[in-house]
Amino acid sequence: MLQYVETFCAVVRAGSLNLAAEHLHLSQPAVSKQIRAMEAELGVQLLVRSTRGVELTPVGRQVYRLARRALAVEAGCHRAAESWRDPWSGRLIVGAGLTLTLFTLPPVIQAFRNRVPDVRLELVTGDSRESLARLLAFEVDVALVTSPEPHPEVQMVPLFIDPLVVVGAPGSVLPRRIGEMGGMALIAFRHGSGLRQYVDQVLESHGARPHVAMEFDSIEAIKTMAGLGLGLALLPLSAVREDVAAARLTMTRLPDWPDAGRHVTLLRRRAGLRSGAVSLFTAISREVLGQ
Amino acid sequence: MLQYVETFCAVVRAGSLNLAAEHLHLSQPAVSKQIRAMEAELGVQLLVRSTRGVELTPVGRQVYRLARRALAVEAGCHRAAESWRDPWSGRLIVGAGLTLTLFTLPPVIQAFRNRVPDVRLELVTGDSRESLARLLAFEVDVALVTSPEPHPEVQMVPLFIDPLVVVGAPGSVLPRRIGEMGGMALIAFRHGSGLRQYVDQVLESHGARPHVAMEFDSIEAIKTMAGLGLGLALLPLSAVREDVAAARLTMTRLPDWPDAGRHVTLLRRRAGLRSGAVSLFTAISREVLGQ
DNA sequence: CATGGTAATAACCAGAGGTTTTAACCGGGA
DNA sequence: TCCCGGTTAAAACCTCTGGTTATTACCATG
Repeated sequence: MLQYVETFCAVVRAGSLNLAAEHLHLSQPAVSKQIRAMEAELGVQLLVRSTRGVELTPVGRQVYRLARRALAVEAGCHRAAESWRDPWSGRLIVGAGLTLTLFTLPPVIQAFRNRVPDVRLELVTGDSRESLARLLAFEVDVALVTSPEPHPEVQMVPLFIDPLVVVGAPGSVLPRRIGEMGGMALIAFRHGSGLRQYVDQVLESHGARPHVAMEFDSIEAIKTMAGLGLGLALLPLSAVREDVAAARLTMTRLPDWPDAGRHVTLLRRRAGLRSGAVSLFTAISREVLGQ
Repeated sequence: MLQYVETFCAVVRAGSLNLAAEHLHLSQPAVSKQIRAMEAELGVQLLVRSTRGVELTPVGRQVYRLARRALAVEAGCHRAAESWRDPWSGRLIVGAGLTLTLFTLPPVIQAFRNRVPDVRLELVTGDSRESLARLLAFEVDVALVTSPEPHPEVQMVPLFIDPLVVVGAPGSVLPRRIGEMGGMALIAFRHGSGLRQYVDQVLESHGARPHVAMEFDSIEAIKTMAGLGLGLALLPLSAVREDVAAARLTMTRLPDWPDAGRHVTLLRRRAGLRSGAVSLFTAISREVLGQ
């Protein structure tokens, strides 16, 4: 029963039968019975009950992951049907990285909300890899990513290239070539982010080995520090355009690295698994973000 | 309701409510009511009824794909629980290509059935790409593939390298280098198969452009034709070992192409989504197929 | 135009899954 | 030590979902 699965997931999230019952607008014994019925059906114990709530058993953890998937598929099914009945209403869940969410998505969202006001738009942040996984698991309907890996079930729609630029405090000296960045203080993303990997790789291939003075997770932090003259930063143009216009930062592009940039791409499932609102979102994205 | 989903899938497969009801051991009105309830819940028409059964509407087709996924996840959940309760019983579904199924899997299956006789083993054939998709969709628990693409949710276990050899009829002249194959008649797989792509690519990179005299889908057909002297064939060693030993074919390996071979790899989901019997199967595979 | 197939409707019934009430359990503090 | 606040479990009961059978309506076809 799918209902069991839903209840089970709610219990795991809540950490107690009582709390889950409240969230589900059910009584506590109802939840208790459902969980026991599910355990009986599967023949394994899913939760260890204690006086301070419940905890997952190892099997329970496995089942929980599967259960979440099943629920995601079911929710995706509802969204698809809703969107088919009327593409101009329903829900649409968009996945995107933090940078794209902050600097690329807003105009798209605005245009979408103007043109399709009855579609509830939801956002889920996560890097490219996570977004792809969510797309395949029906947790999101469409994803905006950079550096996408092709996947047979996913269709890629290239939107535009967001060039990487070097920014610093107003009046500071900016490099004219990649080589000149050697030894300069760099304010970078924390190791592991997609953008950081890309930057590292390109700098290395040009022999430049700048000193990474600071690492942050947040673009805002990087921009603030760069604006204070504490170092240079390599950021997507979209993230610094306003600051440069307002003279809070200066920027330059590196002529010997002309193709520096993030290929912003929209991902959606292949036709048979796509909901109607996705087409609208795709069209509006292409329109707003140019080609 | 998950039950609706199951009924719906049965109806789609059967093509009629009556037949589906029979398969499900239900009465026809029960099935009818469930479908109508499902349509009401989703707010869309899933099937067009006619006097000769039912057909999917376009939305229905979408929902059907999603429904199949949900069912696969649910079945995977049952298998996982079954296997956890006792890894030495339950079900295990293996995906593999046709060639691997015929020439590599049999000893593994035999060993597995000897050592773990209470686990019901099921096979699903399909190429590497399909097997990977099935693994992720919980339609299979473990897959044997060649030329795997890495995927974050999948763990790869390399098993062995199945070398590619050139075979011909007994007594026929075999090439000693790749270059010598130019102009020779080749009996190959039909265009599109993974092995054919690999062979084409390597031959091309060596400038050899053999004449593809015949194309088949079946290894048996290729071997038969090669045994009749109608041309040479590039096949995995495992597929021709017995025929060479029985002198139905002769073979040679090409010294200027020493790494020719298919990297046979076992794929399984990451730990959290893996069932217990998979570990047993992995261990036995490594043992039987060597390292 | 009857016939054999289809799906839909009506009336009815069993049981899954909900409720409330009550009990049992356990850890922490007075 | 003994209660108190929190937990889950059990019992008794009720509601309504989802099943049944019997019947009807429809449509292609011989």
